[in-house]
Amino acid sequence: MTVGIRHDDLRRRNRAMVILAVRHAGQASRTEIAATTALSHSTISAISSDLIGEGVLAEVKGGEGGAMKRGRPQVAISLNPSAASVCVVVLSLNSLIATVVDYAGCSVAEESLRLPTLSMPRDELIGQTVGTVVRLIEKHSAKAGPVMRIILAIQGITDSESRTLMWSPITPESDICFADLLEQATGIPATVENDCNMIALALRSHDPERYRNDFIAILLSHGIGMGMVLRGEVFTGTQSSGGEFGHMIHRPDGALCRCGRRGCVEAYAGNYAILRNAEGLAEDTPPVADVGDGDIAALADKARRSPGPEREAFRKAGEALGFSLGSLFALLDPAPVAMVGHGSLAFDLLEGPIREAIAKTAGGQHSKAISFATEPNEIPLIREGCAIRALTFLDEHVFAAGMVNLGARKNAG
Amino acid sequence: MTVGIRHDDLRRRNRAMVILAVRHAGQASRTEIAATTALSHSTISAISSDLIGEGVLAEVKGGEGGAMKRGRPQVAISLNPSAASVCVVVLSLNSLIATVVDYAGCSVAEESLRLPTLSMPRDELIGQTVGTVVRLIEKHSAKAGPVMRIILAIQGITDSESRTLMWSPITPESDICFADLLEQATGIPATVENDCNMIALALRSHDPERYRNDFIAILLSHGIGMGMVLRGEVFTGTQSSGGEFGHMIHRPDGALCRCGRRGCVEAYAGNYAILRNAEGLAEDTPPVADVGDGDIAALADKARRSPGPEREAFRKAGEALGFSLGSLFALLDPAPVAMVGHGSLAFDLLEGPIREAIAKTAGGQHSKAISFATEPNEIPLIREGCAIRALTFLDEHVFAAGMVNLGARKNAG
DNA sequence: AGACTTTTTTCGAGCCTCGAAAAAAAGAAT
DNA sequence: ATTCTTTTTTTCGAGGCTCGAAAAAAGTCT
Repeated sequence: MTVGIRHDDLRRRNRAMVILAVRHAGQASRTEIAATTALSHSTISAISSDLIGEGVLAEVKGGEGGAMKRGRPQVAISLNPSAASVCVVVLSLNSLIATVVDYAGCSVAEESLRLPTLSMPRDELIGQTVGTVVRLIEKHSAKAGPVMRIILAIQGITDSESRTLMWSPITPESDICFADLLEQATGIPATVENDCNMIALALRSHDPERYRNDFIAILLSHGIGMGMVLRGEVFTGTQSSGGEFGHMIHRPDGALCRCGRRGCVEAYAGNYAILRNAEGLAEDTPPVADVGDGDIAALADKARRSPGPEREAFRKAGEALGFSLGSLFALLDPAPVAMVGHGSLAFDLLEGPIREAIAKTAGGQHSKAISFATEPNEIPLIREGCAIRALTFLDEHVFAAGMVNLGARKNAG
Repeated sequence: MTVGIRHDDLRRRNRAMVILAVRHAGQASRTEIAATTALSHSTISAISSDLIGEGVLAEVKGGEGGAMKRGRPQVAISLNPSAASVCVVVLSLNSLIATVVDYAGCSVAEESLRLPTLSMPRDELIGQTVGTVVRLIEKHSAKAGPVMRIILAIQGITDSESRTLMWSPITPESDICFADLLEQATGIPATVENDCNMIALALRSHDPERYRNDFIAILLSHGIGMGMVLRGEVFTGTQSSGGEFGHMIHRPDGALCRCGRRGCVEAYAGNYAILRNAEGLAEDTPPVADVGDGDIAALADKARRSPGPEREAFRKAGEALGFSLGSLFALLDPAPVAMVGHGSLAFDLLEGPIREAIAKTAGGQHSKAISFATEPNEIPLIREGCAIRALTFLDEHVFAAGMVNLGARKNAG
């Protein structure tokens, strides 16, 4: 913050800008890059020819015969897919999916596994995860650029350094430093990220018009997760991954939550809570371990057909979400909201109660401005967000610095 | 974000770094500046002699005969007090205080006024405010550097551009664009800021050890305000000044709040709410307009002496604060908290219930890590925060750019 | 084929920061 | 008093970076 800018930082930052401009655009001519970065054509020319020389970027050969304008045609520049690759690991309830993604963002290899995460002993969970990654990387080391980064996304709380899984609902084990474990096994830098934060990244890259600098993504599932972008950055807490929207207090000393506390939003809006209410059980009935997506779909169908305890259960869930969103908005102001995950398929049942509750809050002043979108399938979003995170890291911290000699591996795409 | 760094930005930024380093340190030698900015001695030498030549900084002549070490003595550089000045206006309930502060941060002139803000018509409130500022600036135009910025702090909600007072509890009027009004009357750029945000800035400059990059300040008064620093920046909402902690929902459909809604934190912890509960009135009793500080002090005394409705009222206030802090911390993680304002004199009555409630929340996981401090007198903090805000703006946007020719006005301090 | 248009590269100028060396300004030693 | 030592500050040349203008390149249009 009080640190000055050195002369050599300049080039590094501008190189990063060029790479990021190309990544965002998919492909872009030098002129377009100059426009988006506000740098001069000469600078862009110098930087891009450096980056092409280093094998980070590549000129697109087969000019897409699109409507030819007059004048010298622009030559598009794209990311060189074989400049590097990253390994994305999504660990969720009973499932492990590992993917190798090339530098341009395309999946080139995948390995998936079903495994009983809730009942596995610690060593086996670790062993399976690390083993799958090692196998995948070995198998595909030839196909794409070298894997330069591993990123693991998981439901739960990670430390603020993105190295340790502090707590997760998918396993009774806690404080697993997956980053260290993966790095030791592979020699490749690794990080651990919260799944909802990755969802937020993916949403932004999907629809930058809607999800720009400030928005939130809420994962409706067995529990309630949240990823939040503030001021253009994924927000993480100072101690942990933060964003524990599901454990804001909806009703002090209220319904029993999976976390052992009372009155959390999740204790009204999580799958287990909806089920508990629909079955007319007391609020302090211990949460069941897991509720299938099918069960919730069935409840939602019942609720749509006729009034009754099912509809009331969804109403309570919406009310909890609405009041808590209202509190969040009072603190941080309105922003677009994405409802993600299987639970969002019942959003038609939730929206009314949500809007009703939010209108009763200070955050609801602008309630017309609050718009919701739904994204039922979270897994692809998580994977995509991870890829963006890891690749952007390479852009900014590896290739922008120009420390890597890519040698002969040029323009294999 | 995607914008590259131009060559001329470099100097501007590094100049800003030097100025800020001097402002933070009060006074510093070139060597010390080089150390804190991580720039080379040659660069610092060049920049600082420029800035001294421009009259922004000044060498301190009377070397303070402190323990003389061996070697060439360091020559301290400080801000030149007469480089510029700013006008700070604090508008609060029934009171208006305007101050001219020199570039080094010292008050050089002040004018204060009592006025019935709650009952004044719009034009008179505006007239008095603008008039006081104009008078003060005219009267003291000779004494210090020219007033280059006006900053007005007020309880309430401002727009995100810091130009308009959208709503305030101190007046029934709303949507007053003080920035335009002040600029038209004086020709000097003006901004409008939320009082609690300014408090946060002042706290950081007072105790940078404790209040560093992430903390919150809660103003306990007739209403409940909050200023929050996240990632080293004062956090403001995307639409408004944000940080409406007092209007997070503590109990859905609960006690009647001054804002007309139900169940807000303020409806339990604001002065009027404590009074209402202490008097055993129903929760939907309309809030009284204003409660004197003395009344609350008397209630607190009673509560300290013996159990009864007064103590219970403070307990409810603490409970509301605790649960809501817990929710806030669940979202944004623990951080030091400052309880500011007259209400913090009763913090001894609040702390127990606050900690009890917070321990029941997810944000309270680290509840031992949550530390509270109290600052009973908010007005000086507001003033100081404003001065810092306005002066820092000059540092970064006026003097760093070197656009101002200070001419003969050199080193008058 | 030549004119025109647009993109890209080249080239020199002007800044900026840096490291090393020199100069300056004291106290300490003789 | 004069000469070392030590530390701070300035000076100076080297190396980079970005920029604007001009030149070169690579097409379409007539």
